[in-house]
Amino acid sequence: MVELTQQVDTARRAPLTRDRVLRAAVELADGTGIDALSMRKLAQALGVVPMALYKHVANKEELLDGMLDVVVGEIDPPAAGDGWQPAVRQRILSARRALLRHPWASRVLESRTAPTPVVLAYMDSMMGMFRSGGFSVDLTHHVMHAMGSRILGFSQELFGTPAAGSQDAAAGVDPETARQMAARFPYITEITTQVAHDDASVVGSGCDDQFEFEFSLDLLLDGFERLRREGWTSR
Amino acid sequence: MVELTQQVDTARRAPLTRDRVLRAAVELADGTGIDALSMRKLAQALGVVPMALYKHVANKEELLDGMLDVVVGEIDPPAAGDGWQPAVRQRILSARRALLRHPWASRVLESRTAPTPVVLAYMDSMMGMFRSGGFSVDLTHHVMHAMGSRILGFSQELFGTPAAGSQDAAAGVDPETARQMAARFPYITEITTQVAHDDASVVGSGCDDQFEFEFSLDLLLDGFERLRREGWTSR
DNA sequence: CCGGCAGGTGTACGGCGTACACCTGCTGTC
DNA sequence: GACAGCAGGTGTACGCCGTACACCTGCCGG
Repeated sequence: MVELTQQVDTARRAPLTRDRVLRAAVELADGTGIDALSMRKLAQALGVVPMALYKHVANKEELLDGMLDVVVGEIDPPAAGDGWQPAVRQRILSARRALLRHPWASRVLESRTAPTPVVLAYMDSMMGMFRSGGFSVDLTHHVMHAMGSRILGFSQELFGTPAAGSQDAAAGVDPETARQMAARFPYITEITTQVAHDDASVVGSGCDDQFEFEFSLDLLLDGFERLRREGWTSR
Repeated sequence: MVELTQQVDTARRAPLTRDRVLRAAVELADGTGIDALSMRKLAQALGVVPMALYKHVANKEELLDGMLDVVVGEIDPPAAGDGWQPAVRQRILSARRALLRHPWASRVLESRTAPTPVVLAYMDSMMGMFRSGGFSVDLTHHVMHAMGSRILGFSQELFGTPAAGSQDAAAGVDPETARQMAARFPYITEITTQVAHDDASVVGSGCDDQFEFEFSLDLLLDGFERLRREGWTSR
């Protein structure tokens, strides 16, 4: 009875919880981009006055931290069996999938100054994969540094997507500009023309991001394995 | 005479130029951090009303782009002689020095969506170093992707400096918290304690950033060289 | 029954980027 | 020399932001 009353009273709107706030924030950021995510807009989406949010998150920073925790929570746990290398590879690609589902997450991640416990736990389990794969404490340490943001599935390339609305690199520029470009940046031109030729089928920017990611991931992992076999140490 | 008059009239304040604006912005960001850099504060530092800036930069985005150009302009040109590997290494470490002089630059760089011509020129000359070092167009392309932000001298590690004012990782936490940490994050604990033991001399966070950077840089460069010798191709 | 408190509200403040109208003093033209 | 034009600095104002603080309300344990 009491429960019923409560349900009816608050039925005009489901009660706010930290979890509901975070999920709504993730959804909003997914849909409209992280720049459009303000406390006010989020509150509006939840049918609530802005200040109500502050009963569930201390401030916007903590909101962002919580959103990242949601994303990191979507990453698969380590796979059993296999060697360390396929297991690490697989998990990082899972992280990448999560990050691709929430394109704002990498930028937010970069802006954070301290990791949350959830992120720490992820890093810790990642280190565990190396350790139990036969890596020394020393090597594991440096290997984690070398992975950098790749450990979380994004590659921190400079200037990722050229922002919606801009022209196709190849198609959009007039011939004169193209000629000037070619003169000033011969090597860039060389590469872009070859790439454009190679994948006439693909519509996008011309670079296969997934390929690039796996290319450098494997380059690193192979390098790690080599060092491990050699018993590398920083002395 | 005319010149003299001009000097006197405007002597109350040196005339604003795009260059003066950019340099002042860099200086301000160096001194007070990028977050404290607003159009209003910058104008104040220049003894000018905020809107005056807009006669020299279109908007804040363009201001930031210009500031980055200043930083990238500080990077040494490619060294002649040597093989490709020492030359690339040397140049990237020069970029790193520039970025370290302006700690805000990497964060701003990450936030940019399109490169400026100055940055493009830098990238282009970097590609040139690989090409003339015997790399195929194909391999150069992927190698540039693999370098990611390292090409500009920063490593995009997650959670860099733990923000001024926070405690030393080792010294600041009470024993109880430390015990809980150790239980929840065994591998992190394992590494941090070993690091803390190794460099009892160093006061900082415990990680030698320069070492980590060069470690992964060389790992990548060695990998590149191996692929080049093997005549690697993406097919 | 009632005191407290968790959770939602309303108002307000200071800061931000920047649009727009304005003013002012130098410059090139006749 | 007169004057039009214009580059560059000013002032005001708008709409957004995060969030401090006081308030209200309705449920819950004693």
